[in-house]
Amino acid sequence: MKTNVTMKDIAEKLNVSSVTVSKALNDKDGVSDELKEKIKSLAEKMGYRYNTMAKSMKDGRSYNICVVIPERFTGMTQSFYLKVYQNITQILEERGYYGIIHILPNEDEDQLRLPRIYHERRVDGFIMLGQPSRAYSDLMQTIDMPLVFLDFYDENGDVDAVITDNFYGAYELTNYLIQQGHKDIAYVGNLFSTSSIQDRFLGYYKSLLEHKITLKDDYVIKDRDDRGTYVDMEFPKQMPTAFVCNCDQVAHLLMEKLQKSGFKVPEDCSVVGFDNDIYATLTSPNLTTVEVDIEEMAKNAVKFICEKMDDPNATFGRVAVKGKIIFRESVKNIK
Amino acid sequence: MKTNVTMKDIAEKLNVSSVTVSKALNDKDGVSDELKEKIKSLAEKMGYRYNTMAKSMKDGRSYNICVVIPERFTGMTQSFYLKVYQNITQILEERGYYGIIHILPNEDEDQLRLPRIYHERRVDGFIMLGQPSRAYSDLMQTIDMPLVFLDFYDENGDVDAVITDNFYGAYELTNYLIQQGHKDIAYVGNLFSTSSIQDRFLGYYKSLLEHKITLKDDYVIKDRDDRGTYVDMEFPKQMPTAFVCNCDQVAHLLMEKLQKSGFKVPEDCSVVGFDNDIYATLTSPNLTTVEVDIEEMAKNAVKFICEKMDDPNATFGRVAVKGKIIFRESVKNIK
DNA sequence: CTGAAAGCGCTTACAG
DNA sequence: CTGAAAGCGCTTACAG
Repeated sequence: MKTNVTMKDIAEKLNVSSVTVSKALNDKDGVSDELKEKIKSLAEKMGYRYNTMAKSMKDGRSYNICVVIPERFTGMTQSFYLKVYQNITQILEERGYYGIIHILPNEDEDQLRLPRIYHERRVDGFIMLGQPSRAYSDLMQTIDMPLVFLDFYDENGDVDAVITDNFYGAYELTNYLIQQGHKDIAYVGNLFSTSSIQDRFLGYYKSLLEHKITLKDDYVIKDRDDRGTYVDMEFPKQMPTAFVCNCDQVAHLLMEKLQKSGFKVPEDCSVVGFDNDIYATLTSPNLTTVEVDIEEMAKNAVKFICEKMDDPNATFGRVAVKGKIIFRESVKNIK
Repeated sequence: MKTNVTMKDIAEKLNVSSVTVSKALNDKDGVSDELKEKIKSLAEKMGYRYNTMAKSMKDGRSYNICVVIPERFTGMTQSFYLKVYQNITQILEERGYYGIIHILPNEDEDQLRLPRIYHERRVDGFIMLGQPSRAYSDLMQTIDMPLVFLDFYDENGDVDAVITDNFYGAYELTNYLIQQGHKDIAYVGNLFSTSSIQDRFLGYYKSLLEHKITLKDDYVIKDRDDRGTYVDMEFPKQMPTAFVCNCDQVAHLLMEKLQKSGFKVPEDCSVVGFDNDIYATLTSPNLTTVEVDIEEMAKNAVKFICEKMDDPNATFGRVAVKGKIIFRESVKNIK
């Protein structure tokens, strides 16, 4: 099998022009069905493989979309982001695009270095998956390419973003806890770390407000510093009966700490998480949590980026995709 | 900022030819230093970005290496493989290449469908990360492209492979258990699932042989079916004092089962794992395990694939990279 | 229905 | 030190 079969090779064998071969292989008009079949089967026989690079050169597109994930998220919720990426590539594939993952090293983020892939024109657009530093997010916005934020949004910028409906997710979860008789409910998360954590907090807070429950100062428990590194959590003096955690991993950490301190879940304290990721079923009892609709999020992100490639002025704003509560065993009815 | 600045644009502004611009930007001989500097700074000012595709077309290389990971591994040890991928891209980058991850869907694996990326000539070589089905691995070998297996090898084929030294890792770990006074040591893993699991078993077995300890039939405990799906593990009638698990995740599952059945680790049973991945520190007590030298493995895989691109006949055979035992709290000295 | 010509942005080999 | 010519493999727009 020759390594480099081109359209021209096929054309010569059949005594036609390479234009005709191109048309046939791309199922375009202007070739008789008979000839088309002949060309296709010969291409197959000769082991012809389409050269995307040539097409790319022609129309100035790489047909690649870069999915950028800050390095520090790969340790944290790697299973989640990898799944998101998987969904993205699948959907991109339907549109003839390819998804390329780029793990953004902490150093590059600090130094404000854009991915080499950008400087080399290997991609047509960026999906930023997971919130980078403010400066880096600003930098991304100076790029003359379609950009979509996924799973976070930027407070000031007007970048199109697809996010989980963090606010309502946490709101509904907290409502559920209150229905189960809980009144002393703490929130676990650093409010200044990411927009998701902040919005989940606000949903929790809205639920408290609606039920006329006062938010106590020490009922917001810090789980990490502003860069995202976990810190030891401090229990409030008066223990709550339930904890709303900003994510499943933190719920997992919290449950470990509770159990080490002699508290039983859910007998003494109920715990809920967010994400329904690997940590949700790694804890025992398994976590009641919010399942993020990954497929829907990926679909939206891909749709936005593709439409922006065709029309650079297209904007979509902030789209929140609804999640769904998964009921498990980490909550006790204390009525 | 114009979106599409080419070498020609730069050349025209400076009244030179694009050949000169090309030479200058690539730091080649044949341009005066003065002109070179002028060109470089103008390129910077005009926001010039190199068009890799054009170069690719010229010399028939995409400068992409595809890292293929079977889908079922992404759930299992995702953290590990993502780290490996990260290392690979970093090292590839030093050589001017880019690493593209491709998660191989189960369906494509069954249907023996090669990645689209291959048919579209978007890559110059493949690193297969994680063992696919036998048929798929055979299929990969029919491809006219450099191929390196990473973290597994094929029994029959003669594909170059970089693996952890599973055999000696498990051997040394088992020796350690025996030094701590253990004699009733079970192995946890399906011997027919992957070559790693098999080799780790053999290392364990060698240690038993050397210490004249008989291998009992029911001391090999099945953890998954042949496709890799976990099954409920069955304890042997007479409980061992120690378990050698084929990986940390399985050690984690085992410890959960032990603790549910009322056994304490390490008081009643010692447990060791392999990989030193996220699960090693997710268990309590933390696992004594073998840390895989990811960087060294990635380095080798990249070196092999690059040299094979330059010389398709280059072969390297099977290279086993030594790991290192990490001592934690899951083993008790029972002497 | 079929094909000759031109071009995408770069590089190589050669001439001056 | 500098550049004109040709070519990588395809597609588009046009002519027949």
